[in-house]
Amino acid sequence: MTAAQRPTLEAVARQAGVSRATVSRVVNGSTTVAEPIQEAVRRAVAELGYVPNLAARSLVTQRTDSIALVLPEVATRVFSDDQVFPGLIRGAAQELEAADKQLVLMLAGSPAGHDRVTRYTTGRHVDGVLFASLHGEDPLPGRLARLGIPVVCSGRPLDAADVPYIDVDHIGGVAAATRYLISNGRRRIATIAGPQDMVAGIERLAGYRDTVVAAGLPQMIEYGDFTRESGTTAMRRLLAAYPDLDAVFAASDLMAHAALRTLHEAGRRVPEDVAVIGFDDIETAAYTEPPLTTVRQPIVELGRKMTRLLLALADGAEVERAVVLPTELVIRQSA
Amino acid sequence: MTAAQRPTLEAVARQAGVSRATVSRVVNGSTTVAEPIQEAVRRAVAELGYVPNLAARSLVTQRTDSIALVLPEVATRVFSDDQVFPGLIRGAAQELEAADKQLVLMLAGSPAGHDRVTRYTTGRHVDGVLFASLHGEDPLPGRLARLGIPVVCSGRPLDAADVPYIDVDHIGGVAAATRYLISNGRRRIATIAGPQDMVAGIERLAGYRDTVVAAGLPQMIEYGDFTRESGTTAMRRLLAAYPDLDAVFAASDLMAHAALRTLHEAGRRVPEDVAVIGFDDIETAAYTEPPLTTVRQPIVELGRKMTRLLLALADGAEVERAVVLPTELVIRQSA
DNA sequence: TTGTATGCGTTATCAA
DNA sequence: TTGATAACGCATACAA
Repeated sequence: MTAAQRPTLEAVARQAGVSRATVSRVVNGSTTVAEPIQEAVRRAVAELGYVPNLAARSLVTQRTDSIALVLPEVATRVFSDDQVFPGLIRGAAQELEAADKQLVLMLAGSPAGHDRVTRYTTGRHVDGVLFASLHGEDPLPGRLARLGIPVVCSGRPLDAADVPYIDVDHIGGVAAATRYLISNGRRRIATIAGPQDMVAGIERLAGYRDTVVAAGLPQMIEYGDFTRESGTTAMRRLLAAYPDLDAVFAASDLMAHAALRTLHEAGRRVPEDVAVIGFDDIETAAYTEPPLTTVRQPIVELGRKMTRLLLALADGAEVERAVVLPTELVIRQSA
Repeated sequence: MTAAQRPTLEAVARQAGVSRATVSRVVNGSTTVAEPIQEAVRRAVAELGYVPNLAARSLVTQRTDSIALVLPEVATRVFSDDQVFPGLIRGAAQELEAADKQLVLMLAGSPAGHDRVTRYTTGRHVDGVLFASLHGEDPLPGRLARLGIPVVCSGRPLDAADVPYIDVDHIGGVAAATRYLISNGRRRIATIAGPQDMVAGIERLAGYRDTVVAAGLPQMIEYGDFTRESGTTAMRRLLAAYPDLDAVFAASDLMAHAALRTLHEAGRRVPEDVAVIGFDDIETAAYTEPPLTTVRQPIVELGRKMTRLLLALADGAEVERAVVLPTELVIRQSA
């Protein structure tokens, strides 16, 4: 069962009795072709089941009509049940569908994966690259940008590369959440911080710190990596170190969810004994026990905006170098 | 800021003082090149920062080293907080990374999207296509297969196309769950079924039906579409129609989660008054209140297996036409 | 308005 | 072992 020989422009041209150039024009919607000829070409295309070979096309047009979304995380992490990556993908997919372009998903958790991404993107197999969730000072975005490849990051690149980025207002959102806790009379507010090699982790911690310090309250910090397991561990440590804490801000909803459960197991009532606030507003947040008060970040909108920016960049337009999207405190019952 | 002219084989050849053919050989790891020449070529490649143009390569090799994963769902549905698609993507990504191939993600919820997928895949821009979560009798997999394009589906294609597929043992898993409920003394067992235009929905309902009928118990059925909202609605209807039900099998964990909450709001205790079992075993299942008893399906493994099958197919190997992966009842506290 | 001719950057065939 | 040279399938400048 070998693949039937795919018809080429040449074949269609013969069948329609015209030149390849004319067929090409019709296929690409040129208006300078006489109607009867267009008709004949279209019939030939249909009869032969002709479909343009995209590799050949992109070889001459220098465009591929596809863009890469690079997630520098091992596959296992990316799709645990964190809604952040899926949300980003969803936003990007929506925008790209509208632009009739393809999404190439690249996971780059390992050094080998990192190499693959480098080869693929510099190999001009995509018209642009979206980066999400960068760890540490990844040099790749800057490198690609210098090669003239359109690049947009989610979150300010930590290596200060001159790459356009979009982020959400972590600090403002966390500060609002913390102030809300304070205004409700909480005085011993702990935090489960995120990883400190990511902007999101760093800034959410800063938002907490700034606010408790300004209020003259103590800092009580444990670190996690945004996952539920890390949230459980951190909450236990917090409870051991500060038995009298009366509120917890967790830097992700997943960690907040774990904290809820851990507090429950420790016999603390939420929100009576301990108030809990998360960050993200994933769908599950409305279904936790009790429903989670959290800082909503417009993650799908972030994905869409990144993509629009990238497409504009690929079109040669001038774009903003930094866009910050607002966050919003969503009050439910855990605080 | 225009893109620096990318160096081509030609440029490298000039720099190294050899022919294009030789450079090509070195780049592709041919062993028939003298060591000193290899060395010279490699140096030139490094100096110029040469990276092969993938479009040109795939034009001649007829391979693209990328495969498509087609999700015939609107973007909004695919990444709600269902862990099924992410799990599939994760499994596929793992296998493809090992094979050094790229994953092109294609959402095809709209007719226009469906067209895009058709054009893209028949345009030979991918070496093979993975289909997931097919609705109704989608003709695309069969069509591609007839065009000689390697195709693998998750779930038996409803149009009976002769396409290799992998599925999990829905019926066996649901039957085990239902029997478990019966063995625990439940006699009025309802179900929140999935959409009946999908194999997963159809077979999970069959598993329930067969078992309750065999046990001489009544059928109590409401339909959802695997989402939480639909689960809430269905559970309310069930409660209204059968106030004395003592167990619910929901065809997805998301619907089960919604059922848990709806039952709680209705004043029913789980599992004392009503036992609840879900299907999927998403991560959240362990964190519901009470933790959810559910039928685990090896979703990541499914993604991996599909991909391996596809790669084998693309290699021209003979492969199994149907593979069924086992499911497993995970007992927690909701039943 | 249509056709001819050329080039896009590789790999593969065939001589040398 | 290496080098010419011919595809690969398409878009486009230019000529007609």
